[in-house]
Amino acid sequence: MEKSQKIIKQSDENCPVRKSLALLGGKWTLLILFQINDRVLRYGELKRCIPDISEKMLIQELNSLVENKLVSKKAYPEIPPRVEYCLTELGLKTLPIADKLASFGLQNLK
Amino acid sequence: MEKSQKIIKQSDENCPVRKSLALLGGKWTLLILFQINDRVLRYGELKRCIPDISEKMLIQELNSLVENKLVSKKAYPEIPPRVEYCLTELGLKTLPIADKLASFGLQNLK
DNA sequence: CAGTATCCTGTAGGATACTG
DNA sequence: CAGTATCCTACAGGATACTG
Repeated sequence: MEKSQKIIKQSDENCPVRKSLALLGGKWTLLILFQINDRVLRYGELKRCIPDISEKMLIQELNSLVENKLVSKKAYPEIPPRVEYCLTELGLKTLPIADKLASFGLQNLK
Repeated sequence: MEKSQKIIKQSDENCPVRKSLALLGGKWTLLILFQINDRVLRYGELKRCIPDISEKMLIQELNSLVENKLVSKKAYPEIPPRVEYCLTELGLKTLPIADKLASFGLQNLK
């Protein structure tokens, strides 16, 4: 494996780690992406997957994820409403990060 | 590759992603770990590596990283003082996460 | 050099109630 | 069902000055 250090010279605003963290660093962001994973989930299902999140935070995160092209949203013009969320191509690329986070937690944290 | 989904049933407090995020989710945490990497760095060197961080945040993060056994600290009884930081075994295990973050940023973010 | 000590602020995040 | 709309607050994070 190549030395990570070679990737980056200075931790300025252009640092890829900081840019990724700016996009993904929220308390819930990676967890939501990880929960959606390769599935297509309705709002309510997602909420049930992450019981501790407030409605406000969930919808707020989803909106910004959609805005940032990590998640795509499909609303059906039905009553009662149905809205489905899934990861975009870009969103799928974040899964390896969440996976590393998960395996780190599993292996090292009680 | 195995389905990530199998790892976890629910996103409760025991969710490994959330536990990892609780430990590593700060604005600077993973960046500091990534900067130290496999090196042994003095406080001042580290500060120069991450120019934007405030002294308070840097020392605060370092202290909590030491407390959480991710970083080890060696202070030499000299004048002027010399203090060296490097990653512990556990800290080294977080590098793959930072690496994924870095490569995601490099490949996908402008 | 490697930190402390203060003071300050924005905003991430939450609780609750309401709606098309 | 899938959201809005309000109101609220703790604390992450920062600026600045000082010290052993």
